[in-house]
Amino acid sequence: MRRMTEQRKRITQAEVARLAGVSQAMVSLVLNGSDVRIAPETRARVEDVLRETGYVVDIMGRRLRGKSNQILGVFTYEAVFPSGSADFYGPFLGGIEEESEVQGFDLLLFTSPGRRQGRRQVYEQGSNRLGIADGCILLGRHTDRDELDRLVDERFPFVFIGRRESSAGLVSYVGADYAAATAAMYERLWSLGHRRVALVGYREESESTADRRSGYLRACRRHRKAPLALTDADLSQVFEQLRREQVTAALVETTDAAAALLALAESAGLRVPEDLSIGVLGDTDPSQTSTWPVPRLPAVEWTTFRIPRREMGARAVRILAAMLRGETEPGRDTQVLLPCVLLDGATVAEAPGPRR
Amino acid sequence: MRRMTEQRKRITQAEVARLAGVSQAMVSLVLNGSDVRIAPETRARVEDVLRETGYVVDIMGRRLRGKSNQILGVFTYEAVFPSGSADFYGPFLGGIEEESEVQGFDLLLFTSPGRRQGRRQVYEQGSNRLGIADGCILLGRHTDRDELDRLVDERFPFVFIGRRESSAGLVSYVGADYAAATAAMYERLWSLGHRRVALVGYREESESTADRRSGYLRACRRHRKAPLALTDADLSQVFEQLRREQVTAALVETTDAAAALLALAESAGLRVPEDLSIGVLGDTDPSQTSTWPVPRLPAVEWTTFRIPRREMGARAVRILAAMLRGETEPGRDTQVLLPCVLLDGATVAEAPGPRR
DNA sequence: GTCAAGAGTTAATACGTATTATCATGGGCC
DNA sequence: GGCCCATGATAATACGTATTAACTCTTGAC
Repeated sequence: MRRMTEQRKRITQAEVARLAGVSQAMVSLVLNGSDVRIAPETRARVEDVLRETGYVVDIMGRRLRGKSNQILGVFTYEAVFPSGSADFYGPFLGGIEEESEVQGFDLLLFTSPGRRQGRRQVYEQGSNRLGIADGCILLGRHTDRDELDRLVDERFPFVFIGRRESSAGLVSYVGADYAAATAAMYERLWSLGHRRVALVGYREESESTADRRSGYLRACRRHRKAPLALTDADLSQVFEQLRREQVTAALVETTDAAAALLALAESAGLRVPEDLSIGVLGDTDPSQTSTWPVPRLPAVEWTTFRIPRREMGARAVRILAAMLRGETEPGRDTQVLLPCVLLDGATVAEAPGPRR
Repeated sequence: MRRMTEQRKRITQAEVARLAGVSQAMVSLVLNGSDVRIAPETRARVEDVLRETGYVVDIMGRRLRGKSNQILGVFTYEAVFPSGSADFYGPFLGGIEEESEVQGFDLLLFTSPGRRQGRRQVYEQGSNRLGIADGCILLGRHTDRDELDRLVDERFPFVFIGRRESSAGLVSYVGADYAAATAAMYERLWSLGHRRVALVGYREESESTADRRSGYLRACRRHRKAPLALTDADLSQVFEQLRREQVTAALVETTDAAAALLALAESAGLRVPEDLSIGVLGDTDPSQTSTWPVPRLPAVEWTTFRIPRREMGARAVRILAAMLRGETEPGRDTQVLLPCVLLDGATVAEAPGPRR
């Protein structure tokens, strides 16, 4: 199998055509398995040249023409493979990779420049590369609202991992059903006798934070209890208020905030979970725990719920692939919330004393 | 900042030109800050329209006009984001990602090529999809020799992470200098009085295994010592031979084999490192350690050397980018072995007794 | 011989952008 | 008035691919 030229240069259809003695249009027709009539000898001759030259399509030409290259973009607001710090993306991307293989797509990670305030951005120096891919999956702990609006506006096919809303229109997403899981955690606490349950949400507003609060408020209403919804900006003050309100259980959005609350409680001579139960509103995936230099000790076995990260990734790919095949378009069908399974841990127990 | 229309599609330079009353070429010139003479009023008018319409460059047109698509392929023989098992690729890919950003490339992960015997393959139905990228980085604990030969033959630009050889010609690679590091470990043992040092290599032959053995043999020759090079296929037998030969130190290729040897030694009443020193020929990167379900206990602080995984990834990108720019071509310059720093641990001590 | 239909192939064009040779105009100088 | 130069702008073209109307040739029917 000797190369026809010494220099590896991307060969074009025009050159294949010249070598095969046909037109460029014929090469394209042969490649695309068209039902246009082509003499078998002509087809065979063209295929021979394609094979001998190792012709590979230039995806930019195809994209300019609006054709698919079986490539899904993956856009993350932070580095995919972080150095030293926690790995947020691993499980999501595991699901994405797995399903992409099943669906026959390759993954284009957008890594090249364009950072603002340390974060990547979709629109960079007046250009948006996402269109190189057939469609895109977006992930990130943060969201650039303007960019999201713009993507929706442009009708570019994408699916966001994590529920997102845009004033520009419907956003396709695969999220975790934080509302239902939070409500279920409240029900668990209720069944254990807890009557004063507080919510400690993340200090920055986002859809996932709002969903958790929504589930909490729903459960309070169901039990005709006045809600106590706080944020974790100042946890000392939060703890004081929990004491004042004689709260017996707290639903805390993040593991970090929960750990800090636990420390505050123990400093104040309270036992967790005997005196104060703490539920975390979403597990910290093991691969999210920093493994460098040494795992933090001691490990707390939080009572929490599992965020189905891999499944979210895989589902996002399935939805996007269906969109690209024209089987569906952004709407209720492409907005999915996956259920979260409760995980019993060691930080929730029956409500203390006679309050039961 | 009001949009001029309810925007539904991307706007083109031709449309900007129409709105500004100039040619499309002028729009391009204004955008690219050319030193071509442009009347200030004309420039201002065009810039106004660009701003008002929110024009964004369509990268496809720009890339078509250029010589490069600014895309590097990444081909791994196994899944990049494994489920549950050890993460082999993370650190390499961290380096690749980082350097790609610096060099201005996006990364195309090939997930769609078919599988044979559970592993991915480059060639599927005779064609090489990797060619849609400008060039490729390849990684994998395993190597398909036929595919490697074929890639070399086709002059396809690629860099392998890990030293590789091909009968078809020079292979560009970035590897770790296992030979020098192994020799240095031997020297360390020698300076601690060890005179009988064995090598326990991995049971399957590969370039990295051969390099370690080469370094070991080199050090033996330097000290005029007869080599004792074994493989880890049957570690009980290996251990018996170490006993028979009165070996005081062993250089073991993998952490798993070293751990098994340690267990055998302790079962036989030998202390490590007092009675038998064990050096591991390459660190197990922390992210390679399974963190699911629970880290294995107790952790051994192996004496070993650090494999510069991130640096290898980054260097591979630099070499490939230089190749793509035409600054270099496959040759000695594109075959790099990075040094490994020795890491003192708790498994190597002075040689026991009067052998010193 | 003429016409129509079928088989097979290609010239022309579109997609969006960047580049450059060419063109038009005005002013100055002889 | 003619020539030359400077300024400013654009027509034309290229990049690679996909699509389709148009074209050529052959065959069969009348």
